[in-house]
Amino acid sequence: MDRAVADRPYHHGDLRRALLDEAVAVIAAEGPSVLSLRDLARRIGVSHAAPAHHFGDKRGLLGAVAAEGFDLLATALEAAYEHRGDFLEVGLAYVRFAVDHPAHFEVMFRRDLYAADDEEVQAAERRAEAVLYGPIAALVPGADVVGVGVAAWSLVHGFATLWLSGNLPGLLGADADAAARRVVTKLFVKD
Amino acid sequence: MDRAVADRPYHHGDLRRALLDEAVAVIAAEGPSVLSLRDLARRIGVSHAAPAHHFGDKRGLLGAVAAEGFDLLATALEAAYEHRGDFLEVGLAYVRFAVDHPAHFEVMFRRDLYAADDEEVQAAERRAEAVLYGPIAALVPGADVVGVGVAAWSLVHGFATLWLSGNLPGLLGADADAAARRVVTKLFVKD
DNA sequence: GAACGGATCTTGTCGGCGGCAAGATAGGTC
DNA sequence: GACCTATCTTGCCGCCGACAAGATCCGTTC
Repeated sequence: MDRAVADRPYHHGDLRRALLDEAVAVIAAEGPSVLSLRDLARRIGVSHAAPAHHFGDKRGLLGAVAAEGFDLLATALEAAYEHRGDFLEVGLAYVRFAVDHPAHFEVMFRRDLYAADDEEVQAAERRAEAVLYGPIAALVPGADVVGVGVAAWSLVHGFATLWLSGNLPGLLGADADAAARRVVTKLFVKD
Repeated sequence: MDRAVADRPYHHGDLRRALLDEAVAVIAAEGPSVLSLRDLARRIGVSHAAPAHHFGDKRGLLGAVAAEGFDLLATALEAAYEHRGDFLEVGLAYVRFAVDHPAHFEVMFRRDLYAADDEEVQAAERRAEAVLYGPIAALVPGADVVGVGVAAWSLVHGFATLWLSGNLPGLLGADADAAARRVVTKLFVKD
């Protein structure tokens, strides 16, 4: 820590990236309510006002985290759909994203944490939504696309939320992917 | 406001209840992140340290909100099950509870907001869980009770969460109950 | 190669918040 | 009427987010 204070050059190099990564780490470890710009700056070794330059304010930082999250999610869903062509796999990829990126996931759907009109967020969000509804219309022609889409989204989103918040009983085991498959097939597969 | 300061007696009478109600109102209006004990005290007209006496700290207050929420939820679910005997109606009652008590619902499932070992919360929670899993075993003997239970819970919980956070498209209309029925039947009813 | 201008970061300050401690007041009990 | 406990107040501390003003660095232009 003394080293960081002593050697550090006036310009960090990529402070924005460093702040985002550190923020994600802190949120994943202790939750977004604990996050503080000053603590973040302290961890990285810059002054307490440095973060404001890159993100405006705290909401700006969290908006950037959300935008990055929606972008990562869209990429993951697109990959799952293109690779398997199976809508079930898209749902499982949604859960996998949430488990692998809990900090992003939590911030994304906590709209009180960032500005509603954040353009960066909205663009990334539209990308993710397209993968959510597109395949349904293609795969299940004539279906109640909106109803089925929201049901599927609700199921995987609810499962991911409950899993991450530790609300699910231990009965499902520790393997999130297997548990998700067991649960999600209750909707997608008729028996 | 002047009046409140002038006339107020030293003892409030039911400060604990007043604080809880005001907290719920503030959370419903502006979200839990904005909530402040000092602002709460100011609204009610007591000193800034008065809330601490009843709840210990901020987490204690939010724990009380969560406990009250789980209790209200358990009551609502029990009533729905006993009245209709239909598990679909229990799911819809879950969504209805979330829409009718958004502040309670939000706090309940944000475990970072209150102490994990809050006994009051745990007791109320066990009550709610019993209504969630009990009927499945009774109504669908031989089924994958845990799998179906978590699927149903995930579906209604996900729908409620997405609905409350404003993530669902306008396509579903403004009537939460009708929308929920349209979505939830995708899981419960085979076509 | 020197001056300029914008981007990046620092220092200093302000009000508000949560938490703690010590004291004042009220209501109940013997 | 004395005591005792629950309730509430006042005063303080450190931390936080936001803002303003200034320092430092880098690329560009002439």
